[in-house]
Amino acid sequence: MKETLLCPRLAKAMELLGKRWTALIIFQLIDGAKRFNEIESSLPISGRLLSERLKELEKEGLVERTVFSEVPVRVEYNLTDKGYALKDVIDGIESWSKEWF
Amino acid sequence: MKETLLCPRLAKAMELLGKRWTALIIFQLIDGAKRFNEIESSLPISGRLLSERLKELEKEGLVERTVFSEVPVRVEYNLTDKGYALKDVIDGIESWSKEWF
DNA sequence: ACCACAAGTTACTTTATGTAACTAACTTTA
DNA sequence: TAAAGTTAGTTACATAAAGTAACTTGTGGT
Repeated sequence: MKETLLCPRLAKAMELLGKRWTALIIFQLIDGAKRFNEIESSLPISGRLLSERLKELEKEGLVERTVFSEVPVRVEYNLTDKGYALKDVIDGIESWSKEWF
Repeated sequence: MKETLLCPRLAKAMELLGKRWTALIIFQLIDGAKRFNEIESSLPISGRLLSERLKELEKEGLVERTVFSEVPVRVEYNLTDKGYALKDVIDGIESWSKEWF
């Protein structure tokens, strides 16, 4: 991979958001916490990828994972402040899509 | 692929923007037209992918391609109104990245 | 013991991306 | 006139990421 003059923070943000499903997962969590299966049902994503993406988002601090030791187990995902700070960006994409497609 | 209740326009926008390099290419064109090699030099992307992405963006009407029959040939890419309308989104990602990374 | 359930994980196939060498068309240089 | 240089790509091949479907784990109910 070539080197670049690109701002490393922007490059990192783009690497995250420019990954398939990432922004849509955040979009699904904007209105509040959701369970694994709820996100899976609301997007055409497979469990494999959803699991992978949620781990990445958790690692980057955009998403928080909470386990409820019920039976069967319940796991909720919700946005951290860092994740929620993307609301305007996601909203912007949404309104752009409505205006131009 | 599963079906979904997701708004088709948003899904389409995300499919475009959630593709590697797409948003960064648009970012490079925000300040005005650039040539193929200029974009290639300003991003760690290969000619193969850049060519592919520019074709997609042209097909979706975000980017316009202009050929100048000089020697050697010069080709410029610039944003259409539809492409430029993403400026706020890109700016939003940029400021989010500066604040949170 | 057997089934149900959520939340994953695994194994395998297909598609996307990365890398480097190559091409077309024309000009300048030797 | 042949060789070399220029931009804007394209091609062929290797590797990484994504899609699909079946399987696992932990627990409680019948």
